[in-house]
Amino acid sequence: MLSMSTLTETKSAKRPYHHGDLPAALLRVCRDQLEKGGIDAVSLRAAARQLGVSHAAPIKHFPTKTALLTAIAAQGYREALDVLSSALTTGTTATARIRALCQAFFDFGRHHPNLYQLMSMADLIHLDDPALEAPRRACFQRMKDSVRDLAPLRDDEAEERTILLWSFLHGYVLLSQNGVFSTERPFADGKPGPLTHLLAAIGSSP
Amino acid sequence: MLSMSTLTETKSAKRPYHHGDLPAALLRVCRDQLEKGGIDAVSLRAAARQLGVSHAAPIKHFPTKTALLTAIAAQGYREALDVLSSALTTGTTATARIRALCQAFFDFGRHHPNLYQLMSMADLIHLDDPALEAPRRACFQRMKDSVRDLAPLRDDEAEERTILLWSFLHGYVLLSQNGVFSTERPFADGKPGPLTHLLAAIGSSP
DNA sequence: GGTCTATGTTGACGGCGACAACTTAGGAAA
DNA sequence: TTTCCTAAGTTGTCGCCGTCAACATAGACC
Repeated sequence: MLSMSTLTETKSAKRPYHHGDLPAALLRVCRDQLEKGGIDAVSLRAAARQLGVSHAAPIKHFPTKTALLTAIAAQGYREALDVLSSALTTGTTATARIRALCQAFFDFGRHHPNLYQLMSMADLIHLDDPALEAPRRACFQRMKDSVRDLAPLRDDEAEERTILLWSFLHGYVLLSQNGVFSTERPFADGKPGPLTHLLAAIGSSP
Repeated sequence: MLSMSTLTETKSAKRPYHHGDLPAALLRVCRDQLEKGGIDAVSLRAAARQLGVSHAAPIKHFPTKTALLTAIAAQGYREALDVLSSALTTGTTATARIRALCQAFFDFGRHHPNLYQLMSMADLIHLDDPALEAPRRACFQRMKDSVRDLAPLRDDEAEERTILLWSFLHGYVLLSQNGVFSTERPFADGKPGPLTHLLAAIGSSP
């Protein structure tokens, strides 16, 4: 109590001035708005209200709403990279590993549908922001490594097959979010399904 | 001149009351806003202004903005169906036909990026609107027919491979819109590329 | 101790979607 | 032909929103 709220750390050690890491708090609250209510539930004013801060305070840290959304999307890509990376440590065979990666990708999209949509929405975020591009490229690289792990390929061949895989996963996640079809664990090892056919093509000898 | 504007037909014979097919005019103008400036360039008030109509007039025909966007998306699906259908009439072999279909799909997305995005945006439109679902299902059916044309398959097998193809195309269109990669005619017949691998898998014997 | 600047506040502007109350005019019913 | 109903359009308002400018404050740094 006693309003000595300077003691209530918000998980980050950086507490520069008055409020105590308002940028991080904004990211947290607005991501919550996004995940709970979709993209148009994100409101800078509402977030400021919820944090007990004036309506114009957010502008001091994010020059525009797009900048904040971009930061949230970048966060999403970083988390996706973590998820993909740890999925690769589980399997014993190359096939098992790439299946685990695909399943992890799918699960990420399933658990964060609105975040996932934001991450691929060119109009609402700055897709060329380095903070966003770097982890996205890294995700692609993880996927490419998995593909090369599956079959020995020239670099351009691997690139092409990775594009094939990435495109399929991206489309599959979005379409299943839209209720066109859906399964809990569509890519589980040994399970027949679209991915089985796809991996047969991707893993075939060049 | 002479403000006898009742004579200027707006391509539809139906001209019910005062303005002359305001619903069709709204669809036209708002689709223009969408294609030219992205989703958040769509404004009912701006459209009303442009049509010389009061700001609340649109509500009489579309109860909400979402309803108008849904109507535009439905229009998009109908056009996509036309495009896919006529692509299927060109080729002589099953492979050539499905390649033409894929290229047509890609071109549609390339020429109408913002419309394409809207068509798959669950938050902004009513995805379960029958006017939208029907042509979308029909598109899926065209694709499924092409798949069965390629190889004799049980229905569930064909369904699964069509999902694979549709997912890939959807993801490929969106990712290339976001500049992750891009080619003019990535699926041209005989051209190597992601689709070649995919079709090998889709066309393989069950 | 004095100043500088990042952080936060207040107030305002214009734009938006939605709603309610009112007006107009076309078409149907008498 | 006249009456009336109702679809179509208008005016005005409400409460949001993002953004900006002008002002206040309080760490940080010399």
